[in-house]
Amino acid sequence: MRIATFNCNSIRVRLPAVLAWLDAWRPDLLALQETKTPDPDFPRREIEGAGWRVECRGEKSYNGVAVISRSPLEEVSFGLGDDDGASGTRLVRARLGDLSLVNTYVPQGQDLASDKFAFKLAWLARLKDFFAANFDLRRERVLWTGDLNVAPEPRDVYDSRAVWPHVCHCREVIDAFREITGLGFVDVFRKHLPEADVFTFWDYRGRDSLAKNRGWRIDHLLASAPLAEESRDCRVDLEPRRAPRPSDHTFVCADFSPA
DNA sequence: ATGGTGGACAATCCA
Repeated sequence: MRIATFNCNSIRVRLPAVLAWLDAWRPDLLALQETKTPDPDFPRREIEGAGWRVECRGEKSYNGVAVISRSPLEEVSFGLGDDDGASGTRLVRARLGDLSLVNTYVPQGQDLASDKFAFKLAWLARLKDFFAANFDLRRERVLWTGDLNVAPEPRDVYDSRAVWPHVCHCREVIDAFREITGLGFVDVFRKHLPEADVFTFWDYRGRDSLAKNRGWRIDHLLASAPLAEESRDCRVDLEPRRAPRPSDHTFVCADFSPA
């Protein structure tokens, strides 16, 4: 079972890269964030024409999540369920066999002093309630993935001291993140890649941030214990960095199989 | 160094 996540920063711009990657890696599930596309404009026909299933919910310009799969998904739903659908373009939940997937685009937060940062912390608290209410992480196979906009440890940022405190790397957001992982999530990436300086995002705005490896690890694959026991590998796929129109995020890929 | 670049969309918002 191959599962990956990718903040595509516009599915319409990144469609060629996504199609090429799907053809090369043949995942069972691909979680996308920041599709930035209303559903009628999502390039569904192109993806389905290549043999994949698409579940998506987007809006104009901002946000948007999708799941691409080889087999049909069951029990697909959008949003946290506590806000009349306003969070529907930031969270998609689905089931494939006995695996539950939760793909989130966590609010970035903009600035520590902004209302958006308070919204981010509240959103993470609501997400904790969502997991607590919907899953038994000790028993079920659950994967929480997506652009979580949290770099939880110093080794998850190119220079922790230089950026601290940042909306993605500060005490409040790390505590909110740990509240959720404390429910019973294992960091699949760190299980397989303990070394520092392996990142999933390099800010477009930094001068040569890619060349200087001034990166962040904010795209995650977090598995409940029963699922984490089945993880065999996790890797970052640098392909989007080399695409004709480079992305600032990478694919993050994991492989699961029962013992 | 409060910039820088990219995406969506048409003057700025967001990351």
